[in-house]
Amino acid sequence: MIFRPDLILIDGTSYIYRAFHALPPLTTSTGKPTGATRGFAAMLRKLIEKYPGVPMVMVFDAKGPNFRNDYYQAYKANRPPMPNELRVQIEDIKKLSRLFNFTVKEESGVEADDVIATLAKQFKRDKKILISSPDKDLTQLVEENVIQHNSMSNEFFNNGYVKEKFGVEPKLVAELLALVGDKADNIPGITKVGNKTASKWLNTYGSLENILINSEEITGVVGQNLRDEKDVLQRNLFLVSLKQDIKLNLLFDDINVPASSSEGLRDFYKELEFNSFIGENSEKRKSEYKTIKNKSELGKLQLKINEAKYFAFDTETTSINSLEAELVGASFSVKKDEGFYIPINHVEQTEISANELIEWLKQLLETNQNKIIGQNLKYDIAVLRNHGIHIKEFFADTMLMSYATNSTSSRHNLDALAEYYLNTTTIKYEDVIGKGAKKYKSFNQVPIKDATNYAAEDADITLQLYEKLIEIIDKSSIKLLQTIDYPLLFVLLEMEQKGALIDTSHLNGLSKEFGTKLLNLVKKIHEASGSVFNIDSPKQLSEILFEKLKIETKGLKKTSTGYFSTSESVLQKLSDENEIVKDILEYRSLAKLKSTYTDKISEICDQNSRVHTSYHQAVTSTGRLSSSDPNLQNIPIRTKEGITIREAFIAPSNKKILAMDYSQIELRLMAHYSQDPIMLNSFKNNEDIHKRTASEIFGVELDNVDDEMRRRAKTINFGLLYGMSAFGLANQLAVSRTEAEIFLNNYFERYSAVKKFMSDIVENSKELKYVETIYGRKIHVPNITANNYMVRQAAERAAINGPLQGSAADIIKIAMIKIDEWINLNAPEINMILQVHDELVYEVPDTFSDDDLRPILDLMENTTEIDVPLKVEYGFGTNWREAH
DNA sequence: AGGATCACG
DNA sequence: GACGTACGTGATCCTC
Repeated sequence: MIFRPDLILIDGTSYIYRAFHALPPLTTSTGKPTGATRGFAAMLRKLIEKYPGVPMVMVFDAKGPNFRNDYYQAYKANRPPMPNELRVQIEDIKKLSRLFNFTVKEESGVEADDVIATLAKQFKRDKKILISSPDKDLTQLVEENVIQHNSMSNEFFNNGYVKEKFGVEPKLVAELLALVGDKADNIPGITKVGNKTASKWLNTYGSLENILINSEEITGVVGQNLRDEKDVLQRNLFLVSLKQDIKLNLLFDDINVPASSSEGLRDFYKELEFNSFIGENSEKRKSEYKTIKNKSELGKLQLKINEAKYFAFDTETTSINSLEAELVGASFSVKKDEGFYIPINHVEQTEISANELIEWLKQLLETNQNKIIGQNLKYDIAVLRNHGIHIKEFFADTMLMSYATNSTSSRHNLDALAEYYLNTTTIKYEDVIGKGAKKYKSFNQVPIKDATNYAAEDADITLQLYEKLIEIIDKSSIKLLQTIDYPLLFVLLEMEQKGALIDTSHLNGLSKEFGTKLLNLVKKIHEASGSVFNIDSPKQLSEILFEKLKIETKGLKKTSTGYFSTSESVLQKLSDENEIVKDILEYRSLAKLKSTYTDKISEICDQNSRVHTSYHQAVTSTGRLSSSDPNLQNIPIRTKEGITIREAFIAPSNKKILAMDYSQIELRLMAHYSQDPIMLNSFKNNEDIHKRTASEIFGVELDNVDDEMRRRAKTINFGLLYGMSAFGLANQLAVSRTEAEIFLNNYFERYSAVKKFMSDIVENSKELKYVETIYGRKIHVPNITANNYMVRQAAERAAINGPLQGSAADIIKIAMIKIDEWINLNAPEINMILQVHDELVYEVPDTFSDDDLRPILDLMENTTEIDVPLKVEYGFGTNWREAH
């Protein structure tokens, strides 16, 4: 059920701060700060788009003290003054709110929250109200017709959600805050009383007043604190309670409905240079895009390119799948705001034949390849290859440049980069190709004039992006691109095009087998539950298990949608006592294997039974690759049914599969980084690292380590790489938290250098806001100094993990490049098939011996030198399962 | 479109 | 004693 508000009340002040922190410190060309203003505008546009036609009031805090400051001097006294860079934007922000046609309120002597409270009270009788603010002071206003939305976390607070989050009804939130206090507002609560204690008391006694009346019954230190400090409560309650009776004289019909476009807004955007917010109708760039129509124009373009130091290039094709794609056109840009489009294969009539143009293109690109700049060139190079044009090097790839600059930013596609770096929008592909019934089936049907505007712009933008990025990128990132990302592109392309050979009949057999088992399980589960329902629906499943069958829910976790979780870890715990849960677990596991793997993979094989994935070089924050369509990096291995799927990855005749994987590479990097003597020694002596850890933390001789000790030590070793806490360890090992704490304490006592490494990396990253891999790839952790505890903790864990996961990714990428070079020179019949983070899979001649393998192993183990040996394990087989 | 779940390193 | 609790991915199905 979606809440459709009749009125939206916005906490403008919190929007301002959010906008300020979310955006980089942008300025206009004259140096006027506009970052917060731009972020603010983007937030309003989004809000209006989501709730069109809804009246909205924007409330700001007025300047000067309010009645709370008069009452309590220290109120919000801990707040740093507004940064200057933000202060100078406030007037613009208010002007913007008015241009958006918001009803703007700003009342001196009170706070924005009080105005919101007053308006909510005034209109809630017959209007549904949405309060847009992350401030927990406002949560006390929630009731049936009043919902609070925290657009930061995208949480909607209704009655039930407040009860769950705070432990009390919204009505009691103010009393709860009085007890707990509010650090952000500099209001101290009762010492050692947090949400849990406060809500427990309120639920027991019903109100703050009753708690005080019965305070003698409350035992322990907290009870004593309550009695000692009870005098602050009246003051706190006054401070956190919202004033609801301000005289505002605002009628509902007088509240404006805001809108995202107006003449005034456009003018203001122009003044602030928010080009991307200005519609396409305006002349945003003085660009000149030309269609190349005849040989004379072709010749002129050729001359320009031959003379240029570099040029941007882009292809237009019939498909986003580079294996099937055929060239429709090509675009070039050699100078900012200029672009040329060559229609090669349009439905529309052209002067020069496609064959002639492709021949021309081949000659031009192959002789000028070291000047090519592209955006995601792996795609364009693949398409060119389909037409016999072979590119073996290039000048720059803007997608990879952007990724090297900041791997943490969410997307590196052309539209996002144009918006972020050039503050401009590009024509969208959907707008050129059309929508719905008017849609063109393929790009070659697009009129050449429209195609030119779109395609030439992409080349122009790519060139401009290069020029912007080369300004801001640092030397080490350039080096990283040249030694790793650029050459790797060709290795990945090779892998994608070759594909992995699949035994489709084996997969079909498995599909059948899993299908039969699934049918039986469904029948069994439906019978046992007494009703027919969709087992795939977590919602229905939760209702059956915990409502109909009344399985005990005490201590079970809920999902954010309010249902009890039916995740594997939860069901696993219940499976001993409930037969049906066992069947559900088996159903889940088989359904996953069938739909994601056995059915899917044979369906998408080419006519030679090969499956082609896409590897992405600019997705992960750590520098790892990712794989999609299909994802070949998560083929099952952990269960006995799952691993049979690997038997379908086979070698062609006269070949066999070779699988090589780095042994414990991340732990070895941990040893290298921390220089922990025990760890270093253990790896140098080629010990079983988990056994060694067990021996150290459980205080037994290496030979006396049993399986259970080793299992626990292994969990600890892996947990460390991710910054796991005692709580997490306890959960994972199913031991008590106290016990887990002892394990961890023992660990850090023995491996004190590891502990130091972890705290050093967190400490050191606070200044630069990034961590680095051994090859200098930066992993940005902007939240390392966040105020929110949880957010900061997550960033700290990512900071610990980054250099380990990221360096491992660098190391295997370099090995891939080196092995590729070696293969091309020495054994071109070898094909690289897969990369799975720490594993490489090849097709090799079936005569290939351990001795033949030596040089390849050597490249993997010795190209990167760290302070412990890198060890590679390998195997041969007729299929991936055998080889692994 | 986003959440829940689960496949991998 | 309070907060919340292991990093990095992608695919599928359900729900709204």
